[in-house]
Amino acid sequence: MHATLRPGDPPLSRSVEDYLKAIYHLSSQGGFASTSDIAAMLEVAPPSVSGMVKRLSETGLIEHVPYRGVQLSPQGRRAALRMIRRHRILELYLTQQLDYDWDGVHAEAERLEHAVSDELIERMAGSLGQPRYDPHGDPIPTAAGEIEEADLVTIADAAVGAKLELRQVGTQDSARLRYFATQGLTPGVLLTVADRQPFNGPTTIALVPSGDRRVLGRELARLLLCSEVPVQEHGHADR
Amino acid sequence: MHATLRPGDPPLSRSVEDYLKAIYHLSSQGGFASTSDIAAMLEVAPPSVSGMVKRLSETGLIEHVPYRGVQLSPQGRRAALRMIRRHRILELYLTQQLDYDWDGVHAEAERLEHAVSDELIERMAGSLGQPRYDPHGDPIPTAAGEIEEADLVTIADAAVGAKLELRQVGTQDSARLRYFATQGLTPGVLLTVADRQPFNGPTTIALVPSGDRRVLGRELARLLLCSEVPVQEHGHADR
DNA sequence: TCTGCAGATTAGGCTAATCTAATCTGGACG
DNA sequence: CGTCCAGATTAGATTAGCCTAATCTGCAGA
Ligand SMILES: [Mn+2]
Ligand SMILES: [Mn+2]
Ligand SMILES: [Mn+2]
Ligand SMILES: [Mn+2]
Repeated sequence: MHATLRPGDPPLSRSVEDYLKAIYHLSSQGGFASTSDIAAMLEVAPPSVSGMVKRLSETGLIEHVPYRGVQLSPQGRRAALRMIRRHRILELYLTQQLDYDWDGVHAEAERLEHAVSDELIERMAGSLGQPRYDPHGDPIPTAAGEIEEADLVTIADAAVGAKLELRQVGTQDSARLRYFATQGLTPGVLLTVADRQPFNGPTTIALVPSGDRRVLGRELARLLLCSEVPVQEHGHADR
Repeated sequence: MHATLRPGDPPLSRSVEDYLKAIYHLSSQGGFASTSDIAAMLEVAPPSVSGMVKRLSETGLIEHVPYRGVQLSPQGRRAALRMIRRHRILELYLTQQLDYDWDGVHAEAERLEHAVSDELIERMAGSLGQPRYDPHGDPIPTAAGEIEEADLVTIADAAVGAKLELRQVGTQDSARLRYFATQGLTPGVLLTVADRQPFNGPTTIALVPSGDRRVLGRELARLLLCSEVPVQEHGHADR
């Protein structure tokens, strides 16, 4: 009964859908997404963004403050979350049911997300058991448009000595994803922060329970998003 | 090593892919596909077809004889068969793995066929066991671009007394497909032609082995494509 | 052979989405 | 307080696809 996208509305184009997703990602932390950031994310020229921004604000999907940036309207946010749900369910389906590696699914989902029906997405979600996270640990929005907001720390920021659970891998870059996989750094892994060198130096972590160590430069450490695990013997994590 | 589509070529647009498929289907029997038949099949206006025909013949995908029609070039035929392979594998995958009914898969495949990668299609084909027929009995072209050409008779044309195997259902119309399903008329079924009334009257068939009878008007009888089964006791059909 | 017309094409126009080149502007900084 | 410039926007062009209205043409029938 909530006022989602009316079925009568003309469907959004592939471009529009990708713009809305980009704006969602860029404005999820701070307030506004800038023209040049959108342009960089979508690999188009800045004037193309200005043109699209005009159309999107005319149709009420975004708010535009000239020379400052854009934000999603409630309607635009719903549309963006719908695309993100599709994208993440597709990624998970490809890895779980069709034996894709986690570094290959993004490109495929990027195209399919625009072509699948809601029906197909819900069937996939059903056959996956209504999953909550995609292969990279990103939360899957519900069909109703809710998304989990976890506050996570990167391994680059976590305190030395902290015990962490790796939750999300914040990149779609194939080479980096493959490297993380070889290092056993995938969502769900437990670890402790053993050391950090000064002046933006590398962080050393120890995997739990194996105790294996990994040394991560700042670039990679910033991509690994973790939740803190209370350090208590024989305790149960509450998730 | 066969001279298929070079990877360097710019990818074909969704429209172009649908035009090539339409031309393939329309010219598969006779020689030329007419402008108005293409327009009807794609639900566009005839001048839109004339415009596309010009572009397609400039890029060498079709041959155009003005005021007569178009035919696929070898390159266009390869592209069309590639799309048909995608379409039919998608249809089968949706029915087999995601519990779609055979009357719902066409619309979904019509969009997805343009968005999937070759990689994904081959993974689906692999998980289906390299299938040869789609849910409607239509042959699936090979990845190399070969397609089975069976010569089939419609139930409207078959001789009274003939023993037949139902092979293909020549429609994508949901209502008709659902009706056929309720009547047990799906590919693989054996039947004999029991009677045909004159003046384009209905054909009565008997299902084998149940003996159940069905009476089919000419419109529906023409949609059911069959191969003849040699009438011999205890014999094995050679397929 | 001539005529008419169904079907094909051309003419002209529109929208979405992109680009490059030119211009504008908000805010940082001297 | 004024300048400057990175970043944003406007101006103008292009391409693919689609449309309607006007025109053309092959061929069937008189
Ligand atoms: Mn996309
Ligand atoms: Mn992901
Ligand atoms: Mn299609
Ligand atoms: Mn089919």
